[in-house]
Amino acid sequence: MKLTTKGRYGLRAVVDLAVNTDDEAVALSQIAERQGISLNYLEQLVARLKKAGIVNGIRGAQGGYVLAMPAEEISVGDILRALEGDLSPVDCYEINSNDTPCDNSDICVTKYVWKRISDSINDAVDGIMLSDLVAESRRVNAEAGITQESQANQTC
Amino acid sequence: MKLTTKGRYGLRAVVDLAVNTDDEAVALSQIAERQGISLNYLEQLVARLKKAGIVNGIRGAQGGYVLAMPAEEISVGDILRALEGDLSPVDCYEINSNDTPCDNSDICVTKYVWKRISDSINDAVDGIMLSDLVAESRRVNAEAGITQESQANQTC
DNA sequence: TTTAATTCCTATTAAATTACTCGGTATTAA
DNA sequence: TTAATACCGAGTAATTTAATAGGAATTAAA
Repeated sequence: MKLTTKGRYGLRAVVDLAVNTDDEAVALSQIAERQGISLNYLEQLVARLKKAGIVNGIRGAQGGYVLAMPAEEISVGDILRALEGDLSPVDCYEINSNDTPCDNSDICVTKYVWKRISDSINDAVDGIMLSDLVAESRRVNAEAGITQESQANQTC
Repeated sequence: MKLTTKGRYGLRAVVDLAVNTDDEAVALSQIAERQGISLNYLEQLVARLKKAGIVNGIRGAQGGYVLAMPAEEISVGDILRALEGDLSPVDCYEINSNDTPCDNSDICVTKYVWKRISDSINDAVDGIMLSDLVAESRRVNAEAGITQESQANQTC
């Protein structure tokens, strides 16, 4: 029941991008350095975000990535689902229609549990917008003294 | 962000135990057969439930397991946490006090996200009691014709 | 008193997943 | 032309999961 590094690193990367954007594209190498994430691995994470329409890539020198939408319109749920796949606790047809149907659906009792968990997770993450995290980030950084430190080696 | 088979099989096993109990202890071999779970593996799952005080084991011939408390007093959260460990999406000291503290806690923004997810999951599962699932199980089995079929090979 | 049924315990292993690394190609501003 | 960047796919090491296996301890019943 844990998120993988895809979700953890990836959300941090998007917040970093949103915070450090200034009309120009942000190079992944900068995000990788600030966040202490390997560039090669970060590329793979950002590829998922791009595919989901959350960021746009700009190729060539001085290129980088930009948000595809205003931060107010991107939910944490959008970001985490792009990175992790569905946030349901089980692969169950009744919950995620992409899964294969289940023989025992009619007498399955636990599916009610999985549905409640799934809905509560999705409601929670869809209620937080990227802009909320950007605002919070600016606030805590101001308090901490504006030093743009590396966040390497953090556990979450 | 998926439960493991520990949580999935284990919850089914507890519901099976609660449904099929009749003053006498229920042998794991019966639960294993009805639920299509390997006996050896089920033993490991039930050991966790016993350690958490959810079931009691009765040794010897005609032995088996019984609920340690009335089903009304056992929440699905108790069961899943016993089987899976904490249900938080990250290993984070701010959320699970058993984890090691984090250097970047003061400037960490994503921890608010993880906390919201964690709380919503725990609220959801703590709001469902084992007795609710037992009642639901009796209802759907009655509708399906009271045939106590095996639930083997179900995906969740 | 023996036997069979059961919980209880620990070690080992196969499979799957995760978390990367590596090496390249394509594109574009300077 | 060069350097900086996104983009792409293959391979690999480490970790975790999902079991399997085998036996010891306990106890009701024959």
